[in-house]
Amino acid sequence: MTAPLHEARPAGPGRALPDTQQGMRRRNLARVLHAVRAEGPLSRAAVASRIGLTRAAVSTLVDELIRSGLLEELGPERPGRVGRPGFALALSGRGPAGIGAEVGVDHLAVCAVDLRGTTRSRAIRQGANRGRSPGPVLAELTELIRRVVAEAEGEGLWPAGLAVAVPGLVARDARTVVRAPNLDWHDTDLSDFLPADLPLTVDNEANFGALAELWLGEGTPRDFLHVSAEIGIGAAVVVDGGLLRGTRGFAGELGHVPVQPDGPECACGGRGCLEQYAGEEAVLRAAGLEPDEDRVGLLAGRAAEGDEDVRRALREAGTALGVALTGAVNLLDPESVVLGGELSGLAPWLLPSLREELARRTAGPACPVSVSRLGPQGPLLGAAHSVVRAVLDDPATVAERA
Amino acid sequence: MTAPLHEARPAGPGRALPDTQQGMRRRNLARVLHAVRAEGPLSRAAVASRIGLTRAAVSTLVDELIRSGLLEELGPERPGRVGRPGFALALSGRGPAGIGAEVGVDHLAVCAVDLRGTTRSRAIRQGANRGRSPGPVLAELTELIRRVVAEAEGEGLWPAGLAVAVPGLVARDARTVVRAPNLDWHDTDLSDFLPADLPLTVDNEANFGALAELWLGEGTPRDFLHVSAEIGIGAAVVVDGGLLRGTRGFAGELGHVPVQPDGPECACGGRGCLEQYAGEEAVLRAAGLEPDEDRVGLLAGRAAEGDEDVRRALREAGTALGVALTGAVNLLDPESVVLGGELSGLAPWLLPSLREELARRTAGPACPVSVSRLGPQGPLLGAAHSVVRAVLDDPATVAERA
DNA sequence: CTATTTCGTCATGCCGATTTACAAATTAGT
DNA sequence: ACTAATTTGTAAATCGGCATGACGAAATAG
Repeated sequence: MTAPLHEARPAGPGRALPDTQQGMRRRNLARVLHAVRAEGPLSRAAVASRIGLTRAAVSTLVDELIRSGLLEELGPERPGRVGRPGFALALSGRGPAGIGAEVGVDHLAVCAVDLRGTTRSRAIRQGANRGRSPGPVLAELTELIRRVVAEAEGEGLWPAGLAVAVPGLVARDARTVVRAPNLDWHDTDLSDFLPADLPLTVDNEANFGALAELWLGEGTPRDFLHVSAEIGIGAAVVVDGGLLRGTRGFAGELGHVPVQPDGPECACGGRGCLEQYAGEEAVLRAAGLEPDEDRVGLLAGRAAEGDEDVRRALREAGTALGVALTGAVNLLDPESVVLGGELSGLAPWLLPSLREELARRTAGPACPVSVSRLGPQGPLLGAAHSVVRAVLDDPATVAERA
Repeated sequence: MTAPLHEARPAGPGRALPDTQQGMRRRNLARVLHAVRAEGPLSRAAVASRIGLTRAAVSTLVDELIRSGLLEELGPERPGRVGRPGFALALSGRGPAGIGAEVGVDHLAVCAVDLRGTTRSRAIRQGANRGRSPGPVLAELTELIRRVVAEAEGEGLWPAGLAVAVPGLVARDARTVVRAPNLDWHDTDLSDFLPADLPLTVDNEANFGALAELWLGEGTPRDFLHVSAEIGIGAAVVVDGGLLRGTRGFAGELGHVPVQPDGPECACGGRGCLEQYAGEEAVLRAAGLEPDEDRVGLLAGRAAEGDEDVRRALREAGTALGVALTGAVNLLDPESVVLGGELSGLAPWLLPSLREELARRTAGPACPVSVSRLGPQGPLLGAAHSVVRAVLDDPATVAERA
């Protein structure tokens, strides 16, 4: 009763499932896996002390996980310590694999990640998808998926699920793309176009990018704001190690936060939205450039060359981002803000003015802003890893198939 | 694997506690209590079917809860249905009580709420606290608390905890008031001044107001934004039925969201913060009024009389609120926005322009904005109920004392 | 007045973790 | 080299908690 009484999730009516022994078993299986994942190869005894169960209990859990093909016994440890050495346990490199896919504006990408987090297979196809209808694009994607799955199966893995990152808003059913302006897709149920034999999850590219940052980034906190951008500006809000999705799944629409209430009109009906100042099109226009295919690359190249118009445009975009982020930071009190996705390539020219604006508007120490180490790979990795995490979070569901 | 893979809280490394049978028992005790709370008097069989356990299991759980004084058997049901009638179970009216307290700018209030949610005792003391140091103010509050506790004990209740609502920022330790501008308190650990025999929780008045709305409001969703205001403008973000607190506990600082990036300077260092347009002082100034004690009452009175200056000032404040809320709604995608606390008294004059601004800036249907039925009582009720909820969420912790 | 239905409880069994005990494998000390 | 100490993994017995199935009790339906 000393801790705050109410955290983000009450124990009460939220969890409607009955609490039975099977549930306990399932949760403990997950805890064993997470302990092994988080702290490298571990003996049964080490796992037991980590998660607070007895060695005997862990033994039976480990047996089950080994039978399911989720854990592997590496061999005897060679310790400097006294006592009988244990057998090192590690996540299996031949068990289930997470298949991640990305529909970008000018590329398609697929990869397979094993339980250990290692990328075991990948495929990329360049080519503009802007304005193409979902059918052909997803047929190509399916082709890539089949290739990656086949390669993964060749290495002894089996696909546990497919997660697809798209540059647009996705409904909470995790299937339907409600609006993807860059692709010109609307209300499209992707499950109609993708392999039906794999459990499917579709999500926003920014959300997957944030998850990648959370899971793969070094020292990433459990509460942060992940800002990403293609044409629009997407953000993902991570609260206590999980995504905040919003009622309709549209949370994180940073692009339409008002930055200048009397500014230019926006397609959303508002005025002076962030997108009008820091969106890709706006920045290109402000820099006096024509949109071409690789917009971000173009901007980064010119900025690196010292093009003052481009640099000024990016500075101003950074300032606008700073204003919008001030609002977001005030509202959410995150531990940090991370710039990810395509945006990370422009960070050197955006960051100074962004940080300055944020600091100016903050009493006390400003919220730290950093750049994702993952860069444009974040969404794809996040997608693949989300499948892997789902397995780790509830091994019982996949154990049956193995 | 059909549902979205990752919700706000992963099952994985988040919960560090071992999952043992005792934990299962505790959670099931809570589920019984919540079922009875949510659906009125219920027989053991009805509870069993609600929560998915067997009648036998529920029987033993109920026995334990009755022995602990948390549940009561009301007597035999008189049903129209065939079959032996059950014994109606209800939350005890003579068990633990939640003590809620509120430190307002010009009043102190305390109340006791039983498990059923009924307020069983209350005490209020009017008097300006602005600028008074914490010692004397909290001594007075302690006096009120003692009185309320004594009265509750006279009715067979015993205090399970104390929750105090303050108009300011509270650290995540739920004890320390970091900054309360209206009181001029800074970095004050309230546990130094309050009865040590009661488990203490301190939180922002807006947060408790939001919880009251969540628990006591009719049809309140599990995801909403609760806007409250005294001098500053506080908001509380409710996500999936729980508060979003932020890393430092400062989430919801709507007052310093930039509304006009080039607007007047603010004490926070920024420019054009919402507080400059919709804060109490700003509105009074815009209306051409002098600050006096009952500021909100003054504004409401003048507006009701038809004072055009006041009405205009409130309209403009509503517009500014609309701009700030557009940002918040874009970021969080809540199901609704609720105006609560002192702000609810001014709602008739704020709402039209607020709604208009929000709708103008939103593509598609705008986020609905409503006014809290609880009004200024929200924070106090929320505080008291938070203690009650803590008991309902984990009856095992208090059962020992009973 | 009997058949039927539902409630609450008891005896029994199952499942899962704990406890206790023990053999195996290592290091430390003589 | 040999023993003592320590640690690991597993097996057997125990315990806690829920499920199952059966039963008496108390109501309604006919």
